Amino acid sequence: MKSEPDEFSIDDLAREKSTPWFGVRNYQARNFMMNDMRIGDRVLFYHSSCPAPGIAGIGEVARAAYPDATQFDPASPYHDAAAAPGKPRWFNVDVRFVRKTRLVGLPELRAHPELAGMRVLARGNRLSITPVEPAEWKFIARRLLAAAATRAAKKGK
DNA sequence: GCCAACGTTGGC
DNA sequence: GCCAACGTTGGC
Repeated sequence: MKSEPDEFSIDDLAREKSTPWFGVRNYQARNFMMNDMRIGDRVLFYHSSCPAPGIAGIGEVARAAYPDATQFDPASPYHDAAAAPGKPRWFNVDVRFVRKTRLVGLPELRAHPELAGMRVLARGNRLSITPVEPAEWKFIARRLLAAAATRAAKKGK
């Protein structure tokens, strides 16, 4: 799940513990939340549109998709005049903070052939929410994150 | 700030 | 239903 750190960073999530992932106004991204994300599913928190884009932490789905409240709020930049409380168009899940990770930058992600198929890395991808395949998740967790954590722990001793 | 890529809108 | 115009995303 992408977020612009100027708007909402992994540190913001750490502070708030849990947040509704409001503001998604793309049907594909919405459908991922509605159809494919379940309570307890883990999420890669990705910083986008910033000097160092990449994975910055891990979150977890804390609540399944429900209508995004901002679509009904005329004062919100995410207001949608075509939506009404009885006829919501947009939905969001709640995401809970799990942990911060080291920044796994975009160039690093692109350097691994194992991750070449990642949807978020696809040419021209603009979706703010994309699925992560089990093998991709395992590679990132075990090879990119766990290794760094082990090194850091050794260094700290 | 530029630009490629893509989704949405709206005229026809 | 087509498609041009437009707006947005997001890396660089």
